[in-house]
Amino acid sequence: MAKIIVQKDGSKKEIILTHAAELFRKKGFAAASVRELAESMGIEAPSLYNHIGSKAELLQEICFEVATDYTAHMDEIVQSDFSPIEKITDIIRFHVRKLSTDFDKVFVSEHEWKRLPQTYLQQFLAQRKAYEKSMIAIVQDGIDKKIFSNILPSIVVLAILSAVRGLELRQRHKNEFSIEQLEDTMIQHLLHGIIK
Amino acid sequence: MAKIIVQKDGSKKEIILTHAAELFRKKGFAAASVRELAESMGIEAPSLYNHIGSKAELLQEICFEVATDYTAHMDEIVQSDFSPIEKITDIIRFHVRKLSTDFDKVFVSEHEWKRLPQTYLQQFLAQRKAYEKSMIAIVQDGIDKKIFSNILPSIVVLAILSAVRGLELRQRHKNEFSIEQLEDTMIQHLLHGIIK
DNA sequence: TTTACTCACTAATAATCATTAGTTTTGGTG
DNA sequence: CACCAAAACTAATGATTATTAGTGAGTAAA
Repeated sequence: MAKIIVQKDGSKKEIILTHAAELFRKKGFAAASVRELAESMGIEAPSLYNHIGSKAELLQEICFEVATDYTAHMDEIVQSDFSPIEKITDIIRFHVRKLSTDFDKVFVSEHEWKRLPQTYLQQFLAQRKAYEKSMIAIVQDGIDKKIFSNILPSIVVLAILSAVRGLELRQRHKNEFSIEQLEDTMIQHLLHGIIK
Repeated sequence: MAKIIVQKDGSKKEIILTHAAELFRKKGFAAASVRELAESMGIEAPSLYNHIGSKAELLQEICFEVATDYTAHMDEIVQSDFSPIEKITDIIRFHVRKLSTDFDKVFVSEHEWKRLPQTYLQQFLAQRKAYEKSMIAIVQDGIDKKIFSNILPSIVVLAILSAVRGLELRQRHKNEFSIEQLEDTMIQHLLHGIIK
């Protein structure tokens, strides 16, 4: 009943979240057990409840930490006076870099958000939808300014976001290409296409 | 006593697979229970075992049915005398259409293959890798023939496949755009980019 | 030393899981 | 109608799950 509140420092919680993200990525949220998570940190499962409220809470914190990062970046971009091309370029670079630095958490946020409890799920989806909406507005602006071709903005945004997220598969061959190579190739492709 | 309803064109196993695909998509393989699957067909859980070997077997059959379809199509493309542009175009169209017609199965194959038992997992990954390899060869051919820009083929293939797969998210607004619109927009974008 | 607090432990609970065994019902065919 | 196989049922098993309760070891300040 009485749950121990984590101190303001939060470093211990952060360690748990890191371990949780890795486990959830490998096994999936549903198949990952609290016992296994505890074991990965050298303690027993019930001991973990001195630091966390529930298993679901961990997922929620991972998903919203990632979502908040993306949203914050998008806010910056929207308020900037970059051109549509620069804005899209910046978004792509941010995604590639974020995926490289916070791989487990981004992966979990991307794959397991469906398992969020009802109330948080709605909030998550709202945040996500707002993000896409902002990006669609950027593409539409580019079309209006005759910079971009006149194609369906919502589909274009979906394609760009999906393409960038797909890089997570490339994690396997992490050292094959540098982050800069990944960024540049994605930008080249998604902005200019592949036909000469 | 409830019974599984069999329609003319589909066998009993096929009906089970259809229901399983939908359930696995909605809840994820690990979180989906056999009881729930049985219930969706109006029977008790143990009764299902008159028709299936195990829960894992269902996942395996879904994943390999999809993988085999994609592989078969790739074989056709490779043996054709289409140009690289035509080949890539055809592949994109096939993906979009396959996703539209077999949404649940494609989704499950894409998201839950990690939960396949060891031996099948290796086979699945091998098939997938071979598919990507064929597609990379097509892009490389286009580069060699000076049709495509000189960019990293493996990243391009990853981007295209990810972008196309990402359309599954669009399922929500199924009726917003026609399949043709989806195909054409994706092809336009992924081949020619978005910059005028 | 006393006090208070953190955090680990063991033990237990109640639920749910996939699956097996054994039995009964059903629908079709002779 | 009688028979048989397909396919449904109930009941049970054993494993695993997240989580709670209650306890004690360690630590730091008073």
